[in-house]
Amino acid sequence: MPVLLSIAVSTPAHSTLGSLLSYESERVLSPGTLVRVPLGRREVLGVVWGLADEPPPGVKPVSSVLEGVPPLTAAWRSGIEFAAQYYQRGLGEVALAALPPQLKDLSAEQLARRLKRQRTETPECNFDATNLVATNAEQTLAIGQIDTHPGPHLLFGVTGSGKTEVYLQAVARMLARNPQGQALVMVPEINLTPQLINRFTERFGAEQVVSMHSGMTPPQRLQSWLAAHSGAARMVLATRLGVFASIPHLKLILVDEEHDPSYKAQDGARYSARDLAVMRGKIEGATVVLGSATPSLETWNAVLQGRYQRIDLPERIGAGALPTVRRLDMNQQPPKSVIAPLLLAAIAERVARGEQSLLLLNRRGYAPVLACHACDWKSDCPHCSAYRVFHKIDRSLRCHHCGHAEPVPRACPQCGNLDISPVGRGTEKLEEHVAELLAQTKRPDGSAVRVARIDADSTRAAGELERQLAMVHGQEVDVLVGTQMVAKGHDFRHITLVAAINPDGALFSSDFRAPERLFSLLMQAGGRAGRNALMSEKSEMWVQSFYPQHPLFAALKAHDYPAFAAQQLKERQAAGMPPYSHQALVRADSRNQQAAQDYLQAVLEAALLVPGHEYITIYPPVPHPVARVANVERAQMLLESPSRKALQRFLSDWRAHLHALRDKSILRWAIDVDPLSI
DNA sequence: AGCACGCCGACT
DNA sequence: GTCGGCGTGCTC
Repeated sequence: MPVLLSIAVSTPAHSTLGSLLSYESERVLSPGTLVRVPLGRREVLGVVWGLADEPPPGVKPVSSVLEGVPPLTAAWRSGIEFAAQYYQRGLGEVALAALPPQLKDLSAEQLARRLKRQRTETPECNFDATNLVATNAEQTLAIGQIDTHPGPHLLFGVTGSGKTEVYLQAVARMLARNPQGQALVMVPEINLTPQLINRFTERFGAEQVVSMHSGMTPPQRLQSWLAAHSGAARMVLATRLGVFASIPHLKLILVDEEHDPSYKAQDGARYSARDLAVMRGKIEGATVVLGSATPSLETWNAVLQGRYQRIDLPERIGAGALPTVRRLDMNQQPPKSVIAPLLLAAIAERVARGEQSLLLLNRRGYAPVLACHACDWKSDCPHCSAYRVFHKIDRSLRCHHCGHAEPVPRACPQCGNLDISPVGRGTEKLEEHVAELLAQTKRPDGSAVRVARIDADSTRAAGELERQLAMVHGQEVDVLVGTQMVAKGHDFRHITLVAAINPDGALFSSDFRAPERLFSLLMQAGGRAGRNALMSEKSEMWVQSFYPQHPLFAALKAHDYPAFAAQQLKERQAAGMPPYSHQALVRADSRNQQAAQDYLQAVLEAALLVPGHEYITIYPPVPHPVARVANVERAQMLLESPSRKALQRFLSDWRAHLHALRDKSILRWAIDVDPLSI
């Protein structure tokens, strides 16, 4: 007798269709079984979720069962259910997005062939447990804490304090206790953390570790997924998309650099992989460790409230003291100095000694805008409400939002005046400027100074980042100019000076998280300096600022993250901002700004019909900070509530109104729960 | 979102 | 006379 199954399929978010559809099957299939089912005129992948009771009219049979792939576990399904509910997305969408894309388009025969090639038995974990790297007292304590306490833990330690060794030994302990156990190791961006991956493969053997990230080819992703799903892989190293990889024997989850904004997805389901990792640990009974030198304020607050256990790693290992922080008062400098004379002298001194310096400027290109002196023309992007950035290297005007690029005009396109010039400066100009200023400076061998730049533009070509990093490591470069991307992950042994050229923007930004990001960036960048113990006592971090007395810089000088966090949390509490309130953002895209705002206004009014709306503050619709990108107008509306639960309940009831009120003038809408940038 | 059906302009 | 433009409508 045929049974009726409830099956999760990826139905579009804007359709009236639910995510769980009913299909007939000749035999009962256990929940978690992967199947292929007809949907409209095509056949799609589905996950059996359970039994259905009422047969809808015109119910169709399951087309096929993916043989040889064990069902997904109940814990995995709970995690998916939680994520779909919390981030206000379809269950099927979230479930299917967590599966490797290739699973969707392989035929049964192709899959059988892949499975045959796949290793299913667990290879011996061949690391030598008796020959572990020696740890200091704090590390030993940390490893013991992780091993015996369920967590979640915050592993709080500066760059160079030996977090990685704690991770490695925590995994080793877990495996010693549970030979079938598996660990999920999350990193913000896989290409920025090659050292971590190397450490894991060196310690445990490459055959024990699989990675999951968007840079992999579809066959590689399927292979990694199958290795994790079958239990053969002991460790899964993944970016945020790996947070819901199927890992049936998951016992330990490590989230490195947990404060990193990359963990928050910015399109599709806007989930936080870090937050989901914590929830997943709870569901699966796995220990969660969040690691950071500058935790997110959400995590820090959880520690203060006793929800997370704090583990300190206060000492730098194999590296000396943290760099001395020097604040340079830009009010005291000659007018229009880009680099203060004192800082320039310090850089020149380093060049002469054969040491390296790193200059940070968070702006790509030569100048952020080109302007005409005769009329009011500026290099606007025709498709976006933003300026196009002047790139001198190929004499182009490029929009950093939509990618639109054009050669620089000879004369002002508006009045024909020839006198158009760059305003402000980016990394290209800083690189040029530094090279000019240091033209007379010689390296110890008498050769000329070498200045290089690392940013998204200089590393666009494949292998270019690695090539440039190798040049820095090989000391072929004396002064390195770059954006925040150089501050992340790379371990520069010979850098003894790091300077933030113009960090003031973040102090008074309308984005309340800007100071948090700046502090983290500067701490991380400072950690780049003096990792070589022999040079550490003379390593310095310079900060150029018109507000040198700002508490953020004072905390930075003292290397005192807790003081910075305390001050920030006080401000957040006074202003009723996260983590003291919970936010969601509704975004709407349209060809017309007014239509987008009208739609949001209509859903705002509909909110009054939703029970529990009195616990929610809804702010009026406003244009997105960059209102137009690629000719699409964007508007948004902020919701706030002191209660996460109330906000959750409200959003899931309100969602139906968002569907119903949408018309064809609205290209798309989305709810962003716990948005990172507003 | 796909992927159909459906009804009007330039091609062999 | 057809190939194909993308408007609208449905998917257990």
